[in-house]
Amino acid sequence: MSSYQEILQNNNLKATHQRIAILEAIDHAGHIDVDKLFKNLRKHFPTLALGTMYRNLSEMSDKHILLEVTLPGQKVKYELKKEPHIHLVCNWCGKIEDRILDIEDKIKECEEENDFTVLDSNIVFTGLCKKCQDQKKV
Amino acid sequence: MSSYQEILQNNNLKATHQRIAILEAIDHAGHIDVDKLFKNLRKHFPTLALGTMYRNLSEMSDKHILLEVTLPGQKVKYELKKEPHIHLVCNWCGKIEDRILDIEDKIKECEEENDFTVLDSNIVFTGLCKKCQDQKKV
DNA sequence: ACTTAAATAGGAATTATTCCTATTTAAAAA
DNA sequence: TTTTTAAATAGGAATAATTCCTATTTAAGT
Repeated sequence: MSSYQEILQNNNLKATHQRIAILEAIDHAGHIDVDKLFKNLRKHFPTLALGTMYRNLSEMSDKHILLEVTLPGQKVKYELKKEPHIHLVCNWCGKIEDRILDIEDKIKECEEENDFTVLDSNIVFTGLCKKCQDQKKV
Repeated sequence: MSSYQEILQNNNLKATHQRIAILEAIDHAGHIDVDKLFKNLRKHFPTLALGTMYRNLSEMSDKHILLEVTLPGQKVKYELKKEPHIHLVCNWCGKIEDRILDIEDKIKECEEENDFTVLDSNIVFTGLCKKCQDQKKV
């Protein structure tokens, strides 16, 4: 369990207030896009520059501290990189949930059949979450 | 096997030269982003407007004629919607390949464990294609 | 051919992202 | 603790991406 400060320093990045605030805000939100993030941070950090946001989101993604979550027709969202997981996205309420799903067998299958070395995977299932299933029944 | 004209008309879209050219170009390229598509089409279609491109890519995606392929750190790419498939993306040469992979069991598993109704899936494996594996050995 | 609703071209307006540089700051050294 | 310095930031300009507007054109039904 390492602090944001440690995470940054382990990646040769100075632990600036701005970076720590960005990581805190992303961790708190779960998945968040540039605009929402910027508006949230500005409240407590009025001088934060948009360029600083873009630069840091990009740097921290390059260093695998953050992960970009891309969904068709939506702005890129950022999340803290933790254990590998898939995303469940509700078409109705838009909520994004993280779930663990073991897909080692599928990766093996894919590698053997295609002469392809899989290094990473990105899986999104879209559909209806519990709450929205229930509401649509009513 | 239906023509572009039929596909468009079945979706209540007029079969304009522009739309047919866009579909042809995407089909030919496999996966292509707005800029490359526009530059290609302009060669044979000098009056094509960028707004027309954006409008049509968006409309045809809404109608599920096209599919947006989103990969972190890259521009959105478009492909013709055909049978469901996953994407293999080579980290080294960037090539995107389509592959069939049966994941019904994983979807079932995910639905049962999470009270989530899966309607669609989007799977990307990134790694090294055959050609690039070989080249890195040398 | 005629009609008409839909689509386009072209460009303006808006939004998103990157770039530039003087100033500030984190953190290592003294 | 102060000093030093390379790295990072703020602020704004520049560029790129996308959407919007409207007069004109066109697909396709009559």
